[in-house]
Amino acid sequence: MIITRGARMLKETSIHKNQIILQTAYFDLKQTFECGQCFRWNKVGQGHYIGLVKDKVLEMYQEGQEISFYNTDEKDFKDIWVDYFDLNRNYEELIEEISKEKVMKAATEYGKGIRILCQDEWETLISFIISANNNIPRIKKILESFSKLFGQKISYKGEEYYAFPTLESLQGITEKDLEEIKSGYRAKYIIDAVQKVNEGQVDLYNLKNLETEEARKELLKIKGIGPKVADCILLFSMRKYNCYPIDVWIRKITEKVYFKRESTPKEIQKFAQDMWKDNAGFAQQYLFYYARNEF
DNA sequence: ACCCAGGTCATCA
DNA sequence: TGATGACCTGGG
Repeated sequence: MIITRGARMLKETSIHKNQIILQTAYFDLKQTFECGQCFRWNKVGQGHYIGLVKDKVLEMYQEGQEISFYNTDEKDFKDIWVDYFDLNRNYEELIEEISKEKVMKAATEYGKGIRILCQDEWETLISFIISANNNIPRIKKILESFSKLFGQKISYKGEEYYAFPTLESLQGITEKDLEEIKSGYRAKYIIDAVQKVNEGQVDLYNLKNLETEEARKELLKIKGIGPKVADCILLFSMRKYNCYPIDVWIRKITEKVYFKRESTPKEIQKFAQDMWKDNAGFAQQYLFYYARNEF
């Protein structure tokens, strides 16, 4: 059965009673889940992950080029997972296109199994507000307790999981309500985001239809969202692949490799646009993963 | 005790 | 516009 258009990407997809198997190159669970774009996937074993997406618990297992989906069905695969995992994109072609020189060649070779997920806008917005000046274990911890506090409970294999809190469920919350998640000074940013999105000052779910610059300007209205966080939201939840989020790592490696001198975020952004055009976001992810693990 | 973590905000020139 | 500190919290 052919579920997706990317025939070269998805060599074969087979449906079983409670397992969907995907035969594919250019998809590595470890690389995809541990490259810093998402925070609610947890490793439970070698090549084995459990994650929360929307109101679902998805369990995945990879052995070589074979990836199995558990606790889901064909309908959700077509309606949700193809989109979420960007399965219709030909990553072989993409990598070929952006690997214009030695370093990007090395980076794409190193992280060729990375896929940029298409995550929920609201969850991504809050996640990256929390990510600012923070470390990954603590970001995950905060998001976990935030979900436990306000999210819907889901049971799976005798364990309890919590979906990410919906906007509606957060209406009217105060800084005090957030004390127990220990998000520190970011609590007031979360409150501001809840208010501005709920009141429609920021039309979050329409931003993907705007030009990148327009959408970024809207996101910057929310306290706690600066250029870097805005670009992460645009890239990881709205398919704005021309974004090149600039954090300390990307700044360092871009300067070292391409500038060979100090530079400014503005210069780096222009460079990335000229170099990789609408694929700048992919280039950023490969570089980031490469830089963090190899430098 | 001190430093750092995928930045952002407030303040001041 | 552009530069400079402060900043919750928890782990090393």
